[in-house]
Amino acid sequence: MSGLAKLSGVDISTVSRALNGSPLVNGRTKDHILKLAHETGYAINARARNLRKQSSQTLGIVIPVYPGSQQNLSDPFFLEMIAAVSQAAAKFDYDLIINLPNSPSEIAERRLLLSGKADGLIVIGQAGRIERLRSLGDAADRVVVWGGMIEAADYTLVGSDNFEGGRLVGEHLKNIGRQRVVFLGDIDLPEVELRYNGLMSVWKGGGGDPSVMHVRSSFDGHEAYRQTLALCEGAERFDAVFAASDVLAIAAIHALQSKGLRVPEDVAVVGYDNIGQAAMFSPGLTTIDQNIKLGGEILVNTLIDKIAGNPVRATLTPTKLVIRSSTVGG
Amino acid sequence: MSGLAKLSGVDISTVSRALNGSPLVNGRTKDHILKLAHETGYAINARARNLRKQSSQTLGIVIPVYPGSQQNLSDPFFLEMIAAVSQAAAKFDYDLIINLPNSPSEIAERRLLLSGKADGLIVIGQAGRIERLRSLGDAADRVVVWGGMIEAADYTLVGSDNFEGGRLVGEHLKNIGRQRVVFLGDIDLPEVELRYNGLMSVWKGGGGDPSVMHVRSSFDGHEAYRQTLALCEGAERFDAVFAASDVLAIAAIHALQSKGLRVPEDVAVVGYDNIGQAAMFSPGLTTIDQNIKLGGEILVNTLIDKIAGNPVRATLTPTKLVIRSSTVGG
DNA sequence: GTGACTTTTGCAATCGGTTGTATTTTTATA
DNA sequence: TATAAAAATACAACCGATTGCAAAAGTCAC
Repeated sequence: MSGLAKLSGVDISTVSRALNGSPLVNGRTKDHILKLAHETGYAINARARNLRKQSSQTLGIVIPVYPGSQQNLSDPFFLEMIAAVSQAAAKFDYDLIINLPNSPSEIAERRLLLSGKADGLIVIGQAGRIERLRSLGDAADRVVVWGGMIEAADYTLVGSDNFEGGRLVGEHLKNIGRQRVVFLGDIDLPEVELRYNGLMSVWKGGGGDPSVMHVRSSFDGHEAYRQTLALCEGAERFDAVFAASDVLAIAAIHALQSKGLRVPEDVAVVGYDNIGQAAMFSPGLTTIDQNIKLGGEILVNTLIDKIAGNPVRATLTPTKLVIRSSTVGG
Repeated sequence: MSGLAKLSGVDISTVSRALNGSPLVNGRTKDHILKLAHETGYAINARARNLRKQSSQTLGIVIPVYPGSQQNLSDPFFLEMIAAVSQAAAKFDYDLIINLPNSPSEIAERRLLLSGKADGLIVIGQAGRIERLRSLGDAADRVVVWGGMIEAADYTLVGSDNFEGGRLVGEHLKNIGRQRVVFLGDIDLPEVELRYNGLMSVWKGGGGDPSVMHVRSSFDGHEAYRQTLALCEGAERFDAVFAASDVLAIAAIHALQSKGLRVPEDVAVVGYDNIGQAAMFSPGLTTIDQNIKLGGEILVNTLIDKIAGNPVRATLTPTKLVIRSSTVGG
């Protein structure tokens, strides 16, 4: 910038104002400076600007991927969420720092926020983080969490209506005449519990008999595969599986088919997320669409509002059932 | 930091040295300052430090995902690469800014590097970027590209041995007695062309007859699906498909099955990448493993070497065939 | 041409650390 | 105890922008 000042023969304060479109600078002067900036390929030094302006024009996103556990490492849901958030942030000229913690105990949240590397933070999922979010103190005002709406949360939540998603699946399975549903997922996670409750809201009272069975699985496809195999080998019968994510649903289908069961004739399978490949499988996967793209936009809008000091409330994204051949037709 | 200085009764320069473990400060003084820093929850202001040190301890990663085209938006390969790079960078205390360009023409590379928001840049894939990378001038010294080894590149490349990958697939298909292979992918992309050439190195000369057929498809699963359907409806016969990515392979399998063809009995299918779900499909997917985790580490190590001013050369990651039931067994 | 007012530009402080050099304090040696 | 050497600390410049305020230049009416 001092180089530009020398070239154009004005003070660097004038250069700064010109580059930032201040009305305080004369039109001809501004044009001249802009031309020089373009010719010399000048780029404003973000480090200096960030220090002075006390902001970094950067958001952070924390995603729960623990390499030790292999968990989720390739769940496309996360990539779609990252893409949605990144593109929404770009509209506000924010960059995105991505943090995939190396262990559940790492506290990158704190570091990113308090050091000023990020102006605000988006956290995907609540599992195991509630306490930690509370420990942020004032900085918690610059955090938005993607997750199911739970009462206990005293932080800002954005998410799809997980209960409604579960309910929609329950209704669909009932409509196609299924009798006994396996719910595959870990209901200790708030989001998953809500999906389960939504399912139950339709199915219980159907005679009082235990027509829903919970089979616990993390979001790891391999675990879901093993659990489904074990289920097939057990004595319990069932004609539908509702998995807590598409990745789990795909693993379940694989396991069912390897046991000679047909999908959907013998067992209907429903997933959750509507990842890009859900339509590409055989059979195409019936699933719940959380509208991740819109979710990412709301996350960013909400966070930027919070950073600006505006009060914001929890927000739900639309939730919609997408029916494909894993439940009807072959 | 000035707060800590006041609390501990020393100059801020001493506080700075204490926090950075300089040997210039007395042991007791250092312990005292560290204790105070811990108690008050002090975090070094990254903005000030970055400005002074002329570095941001941040790397950038540019991924070719264009929302308009829907292309690749959910290819798990990218997420696995992001995870690998992020975790490798964390070992050096670098954060990672992720950039998913909104359009092919956007030049985030330039902005991130020249503004100093990132100390170095990792670019995934060469397609359409070669010219742009050249336009970076000096800053090109802080860029590493993931891609196939091509002669024309005058930037630092890291990647798997795409030719060898193609060759391994070719050999495997020959070993299991296949006669006529469809190559599904866009050979205008350097990486894909190398895979194709590897395949051809085994198959041509097999009597001189055209035993390999190229069917063009971008990395978008929907396009691969359509192309495979069209292929089935055409007159050409084939008994194997080698797809340029796992996502394409999955789409192809879907298309083949919807046409009543069995995999692998009627058509063997091979993918590329070995994404996490490749083992979870029915049938499990035979594929080439590029060792993405190691690739991410090499990318980061190489880039940090370059930033430090060390000369570095192109590097190959190990390339390995993973055989599953989409080519042998049912 | 002068005074009042508006527009444009320059000066200098500031953001919060890091680091070279000078200064003070401590330790060791004679 | 005096003196030299070593260790610890303080001082002050610096990184490169932004911005409040003062000063200069320009405009207008009389």
